[in-house]
Amino acid sequence: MFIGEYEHTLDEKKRVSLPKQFRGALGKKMVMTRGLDNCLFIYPRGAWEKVAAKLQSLSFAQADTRGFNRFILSGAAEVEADGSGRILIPDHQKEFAGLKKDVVFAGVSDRVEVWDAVIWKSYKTRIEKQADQMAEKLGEIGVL
Amino acid sequence: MFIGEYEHTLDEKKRVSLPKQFRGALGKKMVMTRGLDNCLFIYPRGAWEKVAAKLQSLSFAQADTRGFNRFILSGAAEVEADGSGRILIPDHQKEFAGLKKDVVFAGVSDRVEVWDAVIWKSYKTRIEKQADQMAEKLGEIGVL
DNA sequence: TATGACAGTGGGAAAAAGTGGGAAAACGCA
DNA sequence: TGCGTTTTCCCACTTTTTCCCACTGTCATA
Repeated sequence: MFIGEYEHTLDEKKRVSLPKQFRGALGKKMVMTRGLDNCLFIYPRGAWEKVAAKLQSLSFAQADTRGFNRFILSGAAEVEADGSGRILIPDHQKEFAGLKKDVVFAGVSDRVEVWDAVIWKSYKTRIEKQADQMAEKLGEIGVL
Repeated sequence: MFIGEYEHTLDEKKRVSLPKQFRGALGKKMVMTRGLDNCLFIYPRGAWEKVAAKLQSLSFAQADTRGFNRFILSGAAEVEADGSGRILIPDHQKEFAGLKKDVVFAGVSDRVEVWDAVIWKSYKTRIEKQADQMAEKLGEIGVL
């Protein structure tokens, strides 16, 4: 279970440190893929394999499935932490997520999300404004 | 399982390097054929045999099936990597996929797709615009 | 407050990958 | 057979990647 928010810097070699708190659960090899809302998802190996198995069961005969598979699979990359606990962000993912220098790692249950710090801040303020509406919804479904 | 996106250049001798991350899984000999959506598919030998078997099991009676078989099988070629991990792209495939100088290799589950870089970019932006549909699909297969 | 440990970051050097080009071999055609 | 073209193999240069080390700031402890 990943929780918490950490900020790190992406250097000119496209390296970024993983938050120390996530390293153990992520393991040495992990899979990073395109997420929604302009962020990246990092899955530990085991969790990714479950996703991959589901994708493989989809047929490639239909155009929308092909597009979907391409979006998820070609947008993914297996990454490995180096000796200092850093990973390399591939160019296409860096571009997709609009990553500049400062990067935010956010733990979201079974995955870690990677955001550009600026985008993250604006997203967060937008979400916080909707918090009261959220609260109502949560009440409706019995969470609060 | 092939994942990720890599860009390489096609030289005037029609040679192009395979991404090093794919070399192991592709092996030395592989099969390259016309794919769908204006790209080429590369299968490792073993995986190709499965695809070919599936095609053969389709009915001969229907004209559209016959056409599909011809499309896939007649466009296929066995290719072999040279000493530096490069393959040769036959003329008819180069023309079919509209390959110019910059070429994109995309890992999509059991195959590697080969795209012209320009076509790939426009295809990708088109797919990305359907992000909300993507989200629904992700929900369906239990990723989110 | 001083000290040690460690996470995070930056940078240098070695290694490897990617690319271009030349020479030899093979091929096609007259 | 002889000539010109294409293909194949090999080498070399350039760029990128990888590995390692060092510096800095923070935190905990003495």
